[in-house]
Amino acid sequence: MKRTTIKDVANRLGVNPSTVSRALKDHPDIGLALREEVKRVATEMRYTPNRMAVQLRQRQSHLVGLVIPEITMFFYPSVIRGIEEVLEPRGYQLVMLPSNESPSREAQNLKFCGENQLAGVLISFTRHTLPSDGLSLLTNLEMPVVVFDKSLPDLPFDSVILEDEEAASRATRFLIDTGCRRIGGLFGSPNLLITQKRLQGFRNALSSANLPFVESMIRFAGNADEADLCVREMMVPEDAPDGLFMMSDEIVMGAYPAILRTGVNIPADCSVICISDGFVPGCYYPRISYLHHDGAGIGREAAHRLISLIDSDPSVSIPEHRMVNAVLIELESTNSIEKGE
Amino acid sequence: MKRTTIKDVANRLGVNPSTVSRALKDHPDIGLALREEVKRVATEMRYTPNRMAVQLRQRQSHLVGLVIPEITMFFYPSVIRGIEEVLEPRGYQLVMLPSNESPSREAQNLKFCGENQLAGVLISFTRHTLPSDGLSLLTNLEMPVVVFDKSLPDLPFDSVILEDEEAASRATRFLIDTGCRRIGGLFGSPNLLITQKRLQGFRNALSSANLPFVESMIRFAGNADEADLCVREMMVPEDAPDGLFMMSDEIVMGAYPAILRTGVNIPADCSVICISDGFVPGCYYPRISYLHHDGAGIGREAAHRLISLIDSDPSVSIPEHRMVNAVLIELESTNSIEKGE
DNA sequence: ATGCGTTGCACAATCGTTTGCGGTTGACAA
DNA sequence: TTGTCAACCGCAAACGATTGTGCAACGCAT
Repeated sequence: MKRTTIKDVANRLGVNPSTVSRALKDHPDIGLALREEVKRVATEMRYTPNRMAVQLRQRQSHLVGLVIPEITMFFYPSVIRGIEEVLEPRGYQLVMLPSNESPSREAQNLKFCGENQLAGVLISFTRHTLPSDGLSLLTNLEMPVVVFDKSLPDLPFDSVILEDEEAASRATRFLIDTGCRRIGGLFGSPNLLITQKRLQGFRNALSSANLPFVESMIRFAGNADEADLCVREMMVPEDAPDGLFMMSDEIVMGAYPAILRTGVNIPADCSVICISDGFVPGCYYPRISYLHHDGAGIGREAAHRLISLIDSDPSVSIPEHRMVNAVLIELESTNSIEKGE
Repeated sequence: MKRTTIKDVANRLGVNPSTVSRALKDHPDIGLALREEVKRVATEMRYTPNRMAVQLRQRQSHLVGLVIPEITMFFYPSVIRGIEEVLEPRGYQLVMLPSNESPSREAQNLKFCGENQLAGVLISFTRHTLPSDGLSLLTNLEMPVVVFDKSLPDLPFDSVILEDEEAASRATRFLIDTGCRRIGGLFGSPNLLITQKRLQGFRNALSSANLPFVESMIRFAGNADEADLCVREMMVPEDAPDGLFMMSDEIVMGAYPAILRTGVNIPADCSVICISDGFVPGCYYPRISYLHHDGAGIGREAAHRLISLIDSDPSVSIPEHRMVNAVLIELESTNSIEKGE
């Protein structure tokens, strides 16, 4: 029950394998009549080229590595959809390489990509990866790579990220504009660059509005459970915020029910806003306005960029840093204009 | 900047490539001294075998295809984690092959697996795949395959699924036991086998308790938005249910906020329960008791089975159908014992 | 010294394609 | 008739590894 190879087809037709190979790719050297005949027989014999052989010969695998810190239900599924959308029609396949938030595993994954000459790599770093380590990893890689979302500072590689600072700033300003004056912030892992940038945006918005930045009004939560805790700490009778910025879906899913549980009324007592991929905010009542963090869009962008890197001369390309902008989606119900008037 | 091949190493040592190959895998034919020397030089020269060449030679790719209907935020991320957990240590890599709920794309994906002789395939079918089509697809595949979660009836292939009927039945019984008498059900796509089985379990529980099955008390929703609609239809003043079974996380995220929006009080007016992977139920307030649909567990099981299929003689294995059982996780707050007493 | 069995390595074929080059036809112009 | 040039196709060498077989050298018993 062996697969039919190009030789089988050649033998059947009494021609040379090379002829079959050329005929199938419409090489002009092969006569038109024979070309058609070859194709006919090939499909009849259900011939399909052996990918491993092809890859060995052309030194290219048409596989793209996706190195992500962890395969969570947030963000990455959308990213993958976006990536697939552009990769699939071009014949590339995606290989999952989750790092489980471990830098060593991440290094392993990258090594895998290098050793197996994948066509390229899409990477989002773990929260524990040191900038210097990330730099050297990618430098040693010597293959097309684009970093997305969880990037590191000053990386001389192509990247696609959200305009984090701006998004956070806009979100915070939105709270301010709807009358909030004591604004709290719930952030993710503090070592993440995106956390730092979103925090910066948050602070900027406050200071632009001449509101004080109060250290005790912000909290960092590594996951939903921690967000729950943070909320319980924040929502103390006297000092509770009248507006809350949450930097991600995961934070929301931990914090939102916690807010409700403390008896705080949304939006009467406290307005909320978040940065989100878009699904989660609609799954709460009242619904949550958000700055759209378009996962699929980022995935598409990153994949596009990677493809063009693969197709181009690696030596001449200079790194491009793309910022995807976030648009405000107002769901109205978690914010009340009247507050504070 | 070429990679160092086995020949380079061989030349450097003045030996034959075959010797290097054997030395590196501790073949007894090679003298101990030389063996060590080869290894030393190999690592020194940063030699790493070319995977494509190896694969071509051994006719095995160490790649496993993951064919899923769609990469959603529900369930599949956990499944992938489970799969990775067992695949990665064994040197297999996962290739993503989302079908986007399209049977033709699914067929393409499966064809891809066949043509590129992946080591094996893990598949969950789209909601539109006809049982006969699925059967013929897998039959033509001629390679190790295990079906998980979204299976089809009477498939002569290995499968790992949740004990859907039993889980739904237990969930419903739980509602009954806590005093509910007018129990509604929110289900997913009706063409899915798992939907049918969960519906069956739901009905069984009702009839065991001598409660009538009312057609108008159940609804099918393809996604969260539809679930939202269904709830609005169901929660009419007079005929509203006093207990609601929801068959999945996605349904919950659409339905739960909808219930709240209708003003219905949980659990005072209506108890709820669902089948879930575990994260979502904790992200609502009040929290939702659920039957645990262990995605990671199913992923691990499926991967294990696939590995053993790959390692075993394909002709002698007889299909095994594994049922993962669901355990009840009581979160207490969405159900009140006192109701109806 | 002869025969035999190990040990330790080299040779060459092989996996299935692709591709540079060379060679055979035939037409057609000189 | 000879030379030229296309048009077509075959030959064989790659790509980088693995593996069955062959064979020299050596030890040891006879």
